[in-house]
Amino acid sequence: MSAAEKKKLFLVDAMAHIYRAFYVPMDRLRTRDGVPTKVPYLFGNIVRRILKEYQPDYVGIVFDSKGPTFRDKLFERYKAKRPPMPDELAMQIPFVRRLCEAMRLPVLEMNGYEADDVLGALAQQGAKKGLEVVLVSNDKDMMQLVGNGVRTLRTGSGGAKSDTLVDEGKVEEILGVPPQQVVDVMALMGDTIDNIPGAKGIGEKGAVELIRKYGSVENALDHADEVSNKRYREALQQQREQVMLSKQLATIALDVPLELDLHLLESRQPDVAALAALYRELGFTSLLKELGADAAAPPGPGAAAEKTDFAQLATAGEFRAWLEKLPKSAALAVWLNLESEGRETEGFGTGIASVEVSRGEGEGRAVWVDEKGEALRALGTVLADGKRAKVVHDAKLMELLAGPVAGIRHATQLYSYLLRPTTANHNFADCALRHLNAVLTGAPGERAAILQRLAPVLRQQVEEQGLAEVYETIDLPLAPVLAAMERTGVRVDPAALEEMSRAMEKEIRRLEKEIWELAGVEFNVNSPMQLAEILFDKLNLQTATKRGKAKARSTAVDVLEELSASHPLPGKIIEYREIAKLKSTYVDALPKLIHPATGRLHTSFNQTGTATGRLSSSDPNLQNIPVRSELGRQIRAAFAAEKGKVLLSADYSQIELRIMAHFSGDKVLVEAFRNGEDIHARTAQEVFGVGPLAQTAEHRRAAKAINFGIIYGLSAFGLAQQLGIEQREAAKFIGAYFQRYSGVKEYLERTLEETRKTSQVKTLFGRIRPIPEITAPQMQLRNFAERTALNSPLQGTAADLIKLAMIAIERRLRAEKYKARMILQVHDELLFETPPGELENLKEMVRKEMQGVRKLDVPLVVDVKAGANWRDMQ
DNA sequence: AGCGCCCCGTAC
DNA sequence: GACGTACGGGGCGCTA
Repeated sequence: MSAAEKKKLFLVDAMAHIYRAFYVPMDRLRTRDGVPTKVPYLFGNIVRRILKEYQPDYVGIVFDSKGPTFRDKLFERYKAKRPPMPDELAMQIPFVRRLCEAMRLPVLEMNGYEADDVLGALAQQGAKKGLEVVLVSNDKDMMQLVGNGVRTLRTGSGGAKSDTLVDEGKVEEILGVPPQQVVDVMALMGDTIDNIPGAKGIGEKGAVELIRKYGSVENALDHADEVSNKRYREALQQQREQVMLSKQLATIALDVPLELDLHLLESRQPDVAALAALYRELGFTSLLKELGADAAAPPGPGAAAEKTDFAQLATAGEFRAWLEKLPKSAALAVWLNLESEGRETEGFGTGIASVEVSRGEGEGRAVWVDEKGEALRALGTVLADGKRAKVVHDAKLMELLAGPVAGIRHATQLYSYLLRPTTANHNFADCALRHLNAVLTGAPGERAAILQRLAPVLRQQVEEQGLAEVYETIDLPLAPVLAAMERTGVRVDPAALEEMSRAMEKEIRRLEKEIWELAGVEFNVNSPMQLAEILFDKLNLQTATKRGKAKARSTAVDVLEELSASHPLPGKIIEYREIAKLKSTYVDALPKLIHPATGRLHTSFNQTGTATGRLSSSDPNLQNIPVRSELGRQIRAAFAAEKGKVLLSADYSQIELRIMAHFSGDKVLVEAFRNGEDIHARTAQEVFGVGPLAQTAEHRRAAKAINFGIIYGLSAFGLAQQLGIEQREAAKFIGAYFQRYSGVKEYLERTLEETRKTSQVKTLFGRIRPIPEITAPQMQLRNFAERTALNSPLQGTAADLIKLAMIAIERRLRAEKYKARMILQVHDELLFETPPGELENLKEMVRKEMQGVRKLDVPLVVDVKAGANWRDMQ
C-alpha cells in the first residue's frame, strides 16, 4: 500500500487546545448573560479547520479522565502543586464536550490515564494497522511519539498555512533532538502545563544543549560535575531526584488498556440541529448563518458590551450643555479615557474613548465620544479658552489628543515628577495612590473628580519645595512644544534603510560563517552565553586583567579586544556585533515605525522619565541615532529633510563643563571658556604640562577623558578603564587635574557636603533630585550616590537650559510665522527642518535664543550647521 | 505569547 | 562594585 492510499487517523489533544484557547486574548467573547464562550468558539474553529483541510478518515477527540490518574498515585506531592483550573475555564469545558457531541466527533477518555497516554496508545495501535496517524497537539512532550507512521500537527494561529506536520526530521529541527530524546529534554526543562517540574535554572535552551552533549538525563546527571555552565551544573547536582521523577512524568505510557475501534472513529456529518441549538445558546451568530440554519440571529458577542454604556451623561448634547453652564471662575478638571493602551494611534485624532470632567472634588461627569465629534468639539472649545483654568494630569497628551490647550493651571503629572523625579511611574493611578491613598474603581467621572483632589495637594508640596517657578517657566510651557515636535515628526528615507539592510544581511551571514569556522561549531553568535562557552571553555582564551566575579565571563567589546591578541575569533565577533546591532536596532526597526499617514517617524518624548530633568525619547528612541562609526553615520544620513527643505542642527558646545565653570568659579576653567579656548587642549596643558603645539593625540585623548570623567563623578578606576592605563597612573592624572583646577575640586567637595546635609541636589533653576543614599553605610551605595550628586546638577542644569531655549524658540517660530519646525532634541542639540529661504534667519534666531537663554559667568556657545541630511552638515 | 531580567551597545 | 543619564534588541527563563 502506498503512502497516498493510507487512511488517515487524526487524534486531537482536547485539553491542550482548550488551555491554548483560554489564553488567547479575546475576553469579550461572552453570551449576553456574561458567560464566557471563547474556549468553545476557538476550539470549534480549529477542529472545523482541521476536518476541512486534512479530511481525515478517522477522528477522535481525546480528553483527560475526570478521576485521579496513575501519575497522581505515583507522584502525589507533585500533583498537589498543580494549580486548580481557573473557574472561567472550567465552566467552558461542558460547552466543548457538547460541541463535540453535536459535531459527532467521538470523545475518548480512559479512567486512570491522561490524554497523552490515550493518544500514545491509540497512535501506536493505529500505526500498526497501517494508518497514517496525526496527533493534533502543540505540546512538545507529544513529539516523543513521532516516528513509524506517527506525526504530530502543530497548529498555527495564521490558518492552515502556519500548521506544521512534524515528522522525525522536524522534531530535531524544532527541538534539536530526535524523538527518542524528547523525554530527556522535557525532564530537564519541565513543563508547567503538564506539571513536570524539570530542573529549576534549566530552560529549553539548556536542556537541549545538555542532552545533545550527554545523550540522556541519566548520563548528564552522572557527568554533572563536568558541566561548564555554573547554573546548569548546580541545577543538575542539586535537583537529581526531581529530574529523574520528571523523566518518569514526561514519559508517555503506551500500555493503556484501550482498544482502537475504527468503526467508532469514522468521520461523520454533524448533527446540524443540535449544532444550531448550541450556536444559538452561545451567541455564535456568524457560525449559525454559516450553518444555514433558519433561526433568527440573536445579537452577537460584543454587541452587548457596547450597550452597557453607563456614562452619567447620555449624549454629547448633554455634555455640551453641562460645559456651557460652567461658572467661568471654576477650574475644570479634564480626563481622557483612551480606546486602547497602544500608542500607535496616539496623537492622530482617534484615540479617545470617553471624556471625564469635574468642577470640584467629589463631582464627576463622563461622556462617551460620539461619532460626529460633538463631545470633542465642545471640549475643544473649553480647552482652547485660556480664560478658563484647566486641571489635567498629562499636559502633553491632552494637547496631542484634544488639540490646543490654553490655561492649564495644574498638570499633576508634572507636579509629581518635579516632586519625585526618581520615581519611575507618574501615571495617574499611581499618583492618586501615592498622594491620596485613593484606589480607582473605574466609576464614570471618578478620575476627573480625583484630579480635582490631587491637584491642590501636589501644588502645595511643589510650592513648599520651591519648585513652582520651574513648573511655571519650564516644564509646563515645554509640554505643548514637545507635543508639536512629536506631531511634526521627522522624515527618514526607508529606501536607503532597506538597501542598507540587504547589504548588512549579506555581511552578517558572511561573518557568521567565518565565525563558525573559527569556532569549529555552529552556534548562535548573538548569545553571549554560547559565545562565552566557545571563548573560555572551547578555545580556552583568557584575559590578563582580572574581572570581577559577576563579569568573569563577559563578552563585552573591551574583553574581546583584549582576547583578539591571541585569537582571530574575537575580532570577527566585534565586526559582527557592530553590524548586527545597527541593523536590528535601527536599520530594520525604524522603517516599521514610520507612520502610514504622514510617512514620518513620530517619537514620543517623555518629559517625566529621567532622574535629572533630561528628556527621554522612545518608540523610536531618536536620541541615540548612531554617529560615531562610518556605518552608523550612514544610518544618520537616512534622516533627511523632505523635498524643498533642509535640516538645521544647533548644539551647545561643552555645555556641562561650562556649567561646571559657572558653578565652581574656577579661575582656570572660567578663563579658558571666556577666551574661547579649546578646553581639551587646555586640560592637556594643565595636567601634562605640554603646550598645545607639543601635544600628542594621546595627550588630547586623555585630557578629553578626564574632562568627561569630571562631569560623571570621576574615579581613578573608571578613568583607568576608560584609558586602558594603570589605576595608579589615572590617580596621578586626577591629582594633577585638581591641583590645577582647584576651584573645581572645592566646588565638588562643597557639593558633597551640602548633599549630605540635605540629601538632595538642585539645578541652577531649583529642580531637585533626592539622593538619600548619600548617607548610606554601604560604601558602594554611598560612592554611587556621591557620583550622582556631582553629576546631576550639571546634567540637570543643561537640561533646564535647553528646555528654556526650546520654549523661547518655539514661541518665535510661531510669532514670526516661520515655516521651519523644530523636530528633535538630543540633550544638547536641537534639530530643525526648514525651507532654505528661512535658513539664514533661523540660524541667527536659534543661535541667539540658545546662547542667550540665561547669562552665566562663562559664555554659552552654540555650533550651527545645516544640510540635506543629519550626517552631511556644515 | 508576554513579561522580566541580563548582557550588550547606541546616544549625550 | 567598577565615571553620569537614557532606550532597546536578543537571549533566556518563567508564567499564564
